[in-house]
Amino acid sequence: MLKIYNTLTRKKEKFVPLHPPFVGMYVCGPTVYDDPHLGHAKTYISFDVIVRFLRESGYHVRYIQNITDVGHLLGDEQEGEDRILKRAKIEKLEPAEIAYKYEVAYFRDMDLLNCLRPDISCRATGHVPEMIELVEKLIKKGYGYEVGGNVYFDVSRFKGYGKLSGRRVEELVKGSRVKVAEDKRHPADFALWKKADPQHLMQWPSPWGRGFPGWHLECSVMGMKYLGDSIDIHGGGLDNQFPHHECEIAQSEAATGKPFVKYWLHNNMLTIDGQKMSKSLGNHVTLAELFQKYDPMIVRFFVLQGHYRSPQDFSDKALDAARSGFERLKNTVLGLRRLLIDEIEMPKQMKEEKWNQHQKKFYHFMNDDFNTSGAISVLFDIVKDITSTDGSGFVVWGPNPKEELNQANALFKHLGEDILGLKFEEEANQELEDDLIQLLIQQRERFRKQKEWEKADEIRDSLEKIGIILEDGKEGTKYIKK
RNA sequence: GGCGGCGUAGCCAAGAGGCUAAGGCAGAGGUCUGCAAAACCUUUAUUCAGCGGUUCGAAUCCGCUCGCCGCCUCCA
Repeated sequence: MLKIYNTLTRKKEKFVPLHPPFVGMYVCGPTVYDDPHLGHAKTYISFDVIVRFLRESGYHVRYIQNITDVGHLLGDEQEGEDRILKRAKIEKLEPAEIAYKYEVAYFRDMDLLNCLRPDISCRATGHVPEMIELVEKLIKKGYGYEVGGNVYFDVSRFKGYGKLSGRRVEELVKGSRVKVAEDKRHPADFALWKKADPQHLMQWPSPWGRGFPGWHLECSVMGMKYLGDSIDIHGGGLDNQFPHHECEIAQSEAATGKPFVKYWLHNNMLTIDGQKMSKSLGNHVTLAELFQKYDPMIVRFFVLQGHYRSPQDFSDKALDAARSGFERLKNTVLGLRRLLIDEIEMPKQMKEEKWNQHQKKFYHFMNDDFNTSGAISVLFDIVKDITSTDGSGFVVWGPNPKEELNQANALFKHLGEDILGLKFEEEANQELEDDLIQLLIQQRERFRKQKEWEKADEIRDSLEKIGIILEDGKEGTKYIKK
């Protein structure tokens, strides 16, 4: 039985979808105005594993992610500037070019991290008519009011405002550090529609004149359009809990009178030296940068070693540790697969109770609010089972070693690859490369037999320089790729 | 100022009332080896920031103290 921590109730709850076996899941996507960074990796890897696990558990998941290509302001809301517009000016491109450029970069990096594409990736600019409809509906119902081309949501009319983030409207006002737009009725009211200056690069006609949609509108509109008025799961970064998600709830529930989201999931932030990574602090690491040094699977493994609701601290040391750990895991799986000629097939029934236990334990961890850290420990339990020796260098097997290897392989495939989304594959062109390396190994073997160590070592050192590490063992020489 | 969270070995990180406090990395010793690397074996927290309290029993619940962080402005 799957349990999920729901931010709305601050409790772990049994997961019961609105319309089983279907699950609607909406995750706040990126604002596409800059290169994707490590923080994106943590968030979208976490939700990717959640989607994968729900699917492996038998649910039919529709996974929606938005692309924010308009509407988020920078700084003070009156003089503030849209981030995409700002970037467009810097790069001297159309806003749409900026958005598309960074959307491409986003999916490029997410693909490398082996995050499944959402079933629908929807752009805010493609849903402006629906947003206007929602604003009109809110005005009609008395939740929205127009002042000179701006439309605001009247927070005082919606009594549930603050239920997600635990805030109260009175306190919001007191603690506010931001200058408040003067035309609002209440300082906590938020914009549904903003009037645009004539020279504003992104604007649309509306019943209130030319303008652009408010910050939070897109997620309400697209979530409800593709998943219905009530959504099973809505996820996003913790930094979106307030005000973004709070406002989404207010808008949506005011409009429909129905609960907007059943389970709110928030993943915690990635920190660098204990501080949140953010562009304004200048400590952000882009994924493209990081991938030069670390394979994307190492980054994925690193993220999965933590829990999605815990903050995770990044450092080279931590990533190096993740690399060593992941490589041991990967090399074990690859070594195992070299031994097996058979196609990987999930055995219908686990013959050995031992292998069955691993799977149970893995599911137990994952069912407990997606404890990927625990789940990974099970992968290492399996590694131990197939590599442990009795002390004299021999692996301890049951009566049918081949069957056991098959079982282990099936588990690595199902648990490691299908659910956690780790890839243990070697790159293409493997065969030719393998043949060539084998040739060199044979060559070196001859030198070794003749005890011409210098020549033998020369081959080994040269190979090491191009990332091929040789290891001499009882059954001949093996190699691994760094 | 308001709201929320965190503090577990050298590092990363699970665990949320009761079997010996997961797992990874690093370290130490050993096996193997021409040397090396890898792999394997053994080992590494009488204790969970500190102090009190509740309880038969607390990393886990409550209170206080200290330290750190997030949100309250766009952010994953």
